[in-house]
Amino acid sequence: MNATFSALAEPNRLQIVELLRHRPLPVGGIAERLRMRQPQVSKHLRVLSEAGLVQVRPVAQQRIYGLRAEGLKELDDWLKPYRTMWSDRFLRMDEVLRELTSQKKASKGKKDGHHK
Amino acid sequence: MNATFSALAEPNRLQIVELLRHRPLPVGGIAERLRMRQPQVSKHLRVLSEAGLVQVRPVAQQRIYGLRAEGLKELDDWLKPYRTMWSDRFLRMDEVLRELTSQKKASKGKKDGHHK
DNA sequence: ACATAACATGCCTTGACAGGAATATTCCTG
DNA sequence: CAGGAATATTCCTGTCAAGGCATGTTATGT
Repeated sequence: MNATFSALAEPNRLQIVELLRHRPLPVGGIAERLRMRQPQVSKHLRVLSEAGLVQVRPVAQQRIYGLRAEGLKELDDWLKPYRTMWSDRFLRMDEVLRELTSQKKASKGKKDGHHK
Repeated sequence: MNATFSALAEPNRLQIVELLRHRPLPVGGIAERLRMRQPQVSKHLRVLSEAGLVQVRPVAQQRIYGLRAEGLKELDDWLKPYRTMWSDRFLRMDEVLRELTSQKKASKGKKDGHHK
């Protein structure tokens, strides 16, 4: 999961992913449209590939890179637990505030005395 | 958007987010549970905050950090366009294969001649 | 087999960033 | 106001990763 975020953290890599969203492309095609040099593109694709975000398919001497559904689905799955945050009520921050009053089993046993 | 990925790319930062998913916590609480030193936690929280992933709420001399729905929703929105990939058919990689045959306006006009 | 196209790799240099330790800041309490 | 708790900030150092450039690799066509 961490590899996924690391991979997408690089601006150029993120661009590549967004570019491949439309259609798969050969390395040269990517370099051309993103104004990058071929070697760097290859390197980035390597990282994206190891993160499971893209997949290759050799055609003659070119390699067609395309997005890999599985990889992006993982990201989507990771987000699931959080999704309730904006669909659900909210983060009940207050509930915790009182737990804080005691913080570290009551400093000196003064103020209010609560249990648990 | 890039800031979001960069922020989550750091292992400890990702852990912090996952920890705050359960409940908001003060800096010390985070440091304690993740076995990290307070200064580093503060730094990470700073990054997460600038990425809009967490929000603070001062309580006495402690700062309660909690997730920020807006931030995570952005990530969710970013994913939307890709979501069709695994729910929809697939990435029609083949469709492109033939576009490749011509690649660069037909090298020498040989092989098969297709339109569009 | 040779020339060439399309990529992948390796090496080097430079810049960004995370951890460590010390210090500054803020806020509460007596 | 002094003392201390909870955080934030600063400075320093080591590491890792990205770009540039040259070169290796594989596949194609003649």
